Amino acid sequence: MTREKGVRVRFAPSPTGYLHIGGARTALYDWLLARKHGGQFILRIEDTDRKRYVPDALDDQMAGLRWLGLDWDEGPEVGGPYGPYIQSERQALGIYQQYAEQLVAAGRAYYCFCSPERLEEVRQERQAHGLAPGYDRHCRYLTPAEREAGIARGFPPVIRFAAPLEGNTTAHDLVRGEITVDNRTQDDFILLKSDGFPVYHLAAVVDDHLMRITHVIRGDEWLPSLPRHVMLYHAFGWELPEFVHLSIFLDPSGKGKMSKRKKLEGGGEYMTFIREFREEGYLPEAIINWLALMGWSPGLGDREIYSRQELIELFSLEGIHPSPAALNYDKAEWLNGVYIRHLDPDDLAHRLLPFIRIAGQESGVAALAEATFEQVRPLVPLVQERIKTLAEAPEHIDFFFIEPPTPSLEELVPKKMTAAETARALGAARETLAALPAFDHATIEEALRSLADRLGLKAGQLFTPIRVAVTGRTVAPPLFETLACLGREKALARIERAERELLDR
RNA sequence: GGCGCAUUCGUCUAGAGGCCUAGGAUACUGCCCUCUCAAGGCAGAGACACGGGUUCGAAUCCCGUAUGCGCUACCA
Repeated sequence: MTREKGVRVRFAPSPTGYLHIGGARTALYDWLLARKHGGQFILRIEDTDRKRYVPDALDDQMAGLRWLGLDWDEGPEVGGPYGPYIQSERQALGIYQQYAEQLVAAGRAYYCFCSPERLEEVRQERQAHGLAPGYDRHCRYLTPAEREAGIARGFPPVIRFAAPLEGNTTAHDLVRGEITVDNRTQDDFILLKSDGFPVYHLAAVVDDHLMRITHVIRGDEWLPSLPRHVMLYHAFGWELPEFVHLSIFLDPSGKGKMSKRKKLEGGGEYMTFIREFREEGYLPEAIINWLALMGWSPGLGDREIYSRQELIELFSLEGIHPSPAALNYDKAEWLNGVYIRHLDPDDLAHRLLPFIRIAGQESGVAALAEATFEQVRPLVPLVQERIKTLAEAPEHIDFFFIEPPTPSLEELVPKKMTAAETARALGAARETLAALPAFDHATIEEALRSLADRLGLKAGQLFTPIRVAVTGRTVAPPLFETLACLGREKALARIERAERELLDR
C-alpha cells in the first residue's frame, strides 16, 4: 500500500516560533522515511499568517534541523526543482490565487463578501440554536447582480470552498485507518483570505500536489481537517498522497498538552525547544535516538540504543503509535549520558570547550572563559563517565582552573579522626608526593596506598582529606588522576594550605 | 455543546486470540564493586482504565462508560 519508490516527504513548519520538540520529531520521521527509501526530504515554510510571523523563527528552525543532522534535499537555502519553498514567495507568484480561481470557475468555490461582524453574528446564532458554529453559506447563493454589488463595494472578498452538501467523504490515515465523515457536517471553509494569502488547507494541498509529495506526515491536530483536504483533492481531481497523523506530546506529568515552555508541579520548567536541549548540553545524536523512540518503535522490544544508520534501516510507518506520549526527560538524560560515554575523548573535549568557556563567562572566571583544547583534553577522562550533559562538566573540573575556596574543618576531617591527626596525615602525604620521582597516576597511587598502610589508616581516611584539600569539595573525580592532572606544584600548595587551616583552628 | 482521536508499570514501550506467572528501558529502592561521586553488576517493587459481550480461550476482536487530548478562526 505504501508507494515506496520515489518517496517525497516534507516538513512544513510555520515561522511562528522556535523549532519545537514535537516539530523536530515530525521532521525526524519525515527524514528517516526519505533516507530509508532514497527519496527526498523537503523543507517548506508555511508563512501565510503575517500576523503571527516571528522574524528569527525561520533561522532557528533551520539551525535546529541542521544541528540534529536532518538535512533537506529541497527547500530554503538549497533550492530545488519545485521552488520557491516559502509560501509567501509562492503567494507573490499568484500560485494560490490561480488555484482558488480555478475552483471558482469550476463551481467548487465562491466569493464571500460577509464581514467579520456578520460571521460572528451567524456563529452566535447558530450556537444559540444548538447548531455547529460555522458559516451559513450566505454568499454561496448570491445572484450575479449581488456579486457585482459586493465587488463594487470595494470590500475585498474571500474565496470559500463549496463543500459537497450530501454524501460522505472517506479519508485514510496509515496508522489510524479509515475515517468517514458526513459531508453535511462540513463547513464552507475559506480557501483564500481577503489579503490574498491562502489558508493552510489550500496552501498545503496545492503545494503538496505541486511538489509531488507522496507522504504527508504531520501533527495530530490536522486529523479533523483531513476530510477537507480530501475534498479539495477531489475537487481538483488530484491523486491523494498517503497521510500519517502523529499524536502530540504531553507534558512530563502525562496530564496536559505540552506546548510552550511550561511549569512543572515541582516548580521547575521543562524544555520544549530544540535550542534549549542544545544549550543544556545534549548531544544531537542522543536527541535523535530519544525522539525516534518517542512515538515509534522498531518492534524489537529489548533495545534502546540505535545509531542514526540503524534508525534509517529499521524505520517504518507501521511502527508509529497512535497514542500520545508524555515526554520522558529522565530517559533523555540517561541516553545523553550513554552517548557521552561512547564519544571519542578528543571529540568530547571539542564539544565540552564551548560549555566550559560559557561557564567561565557567566561566573566571571577568566581562566575558564579562556580555556583551551590542550587544557581540557587531559581532563576528559575525569568527567566522561560522570556527566549526563555537556553543561555539567564545568562544575566537575573548575578547580583545575581556579583556586578552590578553603575547605571547612568538617569537610576536611574524616570520621573517627581528629584535626591534628588529619594534619599529620596530610603532611606525610605532602612529603611523599614531593619526593616522588614522577607525578603520574600509577606512581601516585602506589605511593599513597603504601603511605596509608604505614600510617595505619584506611584508604579513605587518607584520601578524603587529600581530595578535599586539593579540590575543595568532598565529591570529586578519582584522586590519583586528579592529582596527576593538577600537577605537583599546585597539589602540594593546596595540601599545605589545608594543613595550616587544620592547625590554626 | 458538537465532531474526532487515544487509553499496557510513574514515564517510554514489547505485545497482531493460547508462547503472558504480561517482557525490556528509564526513574525509584536495596546489595555488590569502590578513595568520594559516577559508571558497572545483581536483586526488588511497579501496569493491561472500567463494564458488558464474542470465543473452549482476550491485554489482543466488538459495544458502552469514564478519563485525557484535539478540532470547531480571514491561525497553523
